[in-house]
Amino acid sequence: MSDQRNHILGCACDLYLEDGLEGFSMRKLARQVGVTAPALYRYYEGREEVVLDVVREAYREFSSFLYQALEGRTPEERMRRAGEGYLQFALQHPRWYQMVFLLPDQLGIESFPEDIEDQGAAVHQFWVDRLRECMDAGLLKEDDPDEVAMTLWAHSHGFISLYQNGHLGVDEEGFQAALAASSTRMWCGMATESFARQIRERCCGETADGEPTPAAEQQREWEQGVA
Amino acid sequence: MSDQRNHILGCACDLYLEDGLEGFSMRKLARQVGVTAPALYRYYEGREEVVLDVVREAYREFSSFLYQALEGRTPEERMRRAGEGYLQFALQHPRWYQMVFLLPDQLGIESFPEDIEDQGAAVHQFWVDRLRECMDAGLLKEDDPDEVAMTLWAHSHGFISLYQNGHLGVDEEGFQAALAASSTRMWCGMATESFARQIRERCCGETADGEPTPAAEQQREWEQGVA
DNA sequence: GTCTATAATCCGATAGAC
DNA sequence: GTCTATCGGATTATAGAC
Repeated sequence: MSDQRNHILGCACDLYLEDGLEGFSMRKLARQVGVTAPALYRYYEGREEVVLDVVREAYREFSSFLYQALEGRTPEERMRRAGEGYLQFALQHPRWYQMVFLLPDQLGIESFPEDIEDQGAAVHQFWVDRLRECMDAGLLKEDDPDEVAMTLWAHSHGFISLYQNGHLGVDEEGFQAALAASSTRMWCGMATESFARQIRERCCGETADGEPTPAAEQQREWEQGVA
Repeated sequence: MSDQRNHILGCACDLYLEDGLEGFSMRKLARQVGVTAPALYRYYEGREEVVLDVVREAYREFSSFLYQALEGRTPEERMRRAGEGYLQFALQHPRWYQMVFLLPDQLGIESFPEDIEDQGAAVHQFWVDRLRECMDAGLLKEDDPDEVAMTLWAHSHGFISLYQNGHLGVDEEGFQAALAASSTRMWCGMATESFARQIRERCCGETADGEPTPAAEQQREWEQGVA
């Protein structure tokens, strides 16, 4: 029955999320399912087919985190929620985040089945849509959405993967703060002048105790300089 | 003799650069050296010791690419050459680039020996030095060098690792162009106003055939808007 | 459908002959 | 110093009994 196959897939996801891809063996999977290894071959042709089903689950989860952003009512709101969804997916499911960045050869296969390739293309299209509509709405400077997407993606992915691999030497709170500060700088560079002003007013305002932050002071000097 | 140990290390580097870390076994290494596996244990206590020597070679190469930047005669020139060195190291030695980002547990060990930790710390210090002197020279806005280093690092590493994993869908030329454009945007956000103007003049000039680039036109409009 | 048993490969590492 | 032979373990996958 497909019921047992579903149970196996669930265990396979648990196993991957626990031990990663190197520790993912049919024997361990069988132990987790509660049967012996050969029994798995009734439902799956081999290890490769199981892994590909796990990849599909990773994409499904990834997409659900991103596409909830479409509930936002303005281009700005959709973009904000998309970025937030991306970050939350990476933080809440680090192993699945790593999985959607795997290439076929890292799974020991020649190429992905077409349906998985399609999921990747859809995510890319989603981001291009977000950027395109922000440009049309006058929030971002007119530019090639593909190139801007690359910049945003590299910045976010770099931050996240350095953090996840322990190279930043900060805790999650420090990481979120650093990423937010860095993202603001980056958005200001790509935003139209009017939207950049909004961003700065929003982010570089005053601290809780009423003192202007050093960054905000500096920003003000800079704005006075160019005005 | 240490001569044979050196020969083994050379073969070990070749093997790692060819097959990566998963394909790195003592048996394969022995085949490459031209002896049988047990002979290796005359020179190395085990696989772990060999791998750590390969890591040391990776850091040695990495450092040599970075530290040549110290030959530059101004803070700006040293920074430019450091960035160029980082990029060239990543492009010319992708596997060694990956290796200097490995964590102990990805090598199956508890922690790195002290001398390797020291090499990592030295590289970080090198970058903080570059940023500190650019701020002192009035090229970059005064800021926490550690945080700015994080931003630069994340952006570059993100670009490079996405490119190396084939996720950008561009060739090396397109990659270098996209990275340069993206870096310029980022530098403008962190530079002092006078230096940012220099950067823009340098990068958003005219194309070879005398036509202003669309980006340059846009830049000009933007500058007129804020002036 | 599931089991036991097993084939065929890989691995790191060691003992002991030469 | 290098070899042969081997131990003890992992893995994917299959054959055949129940």
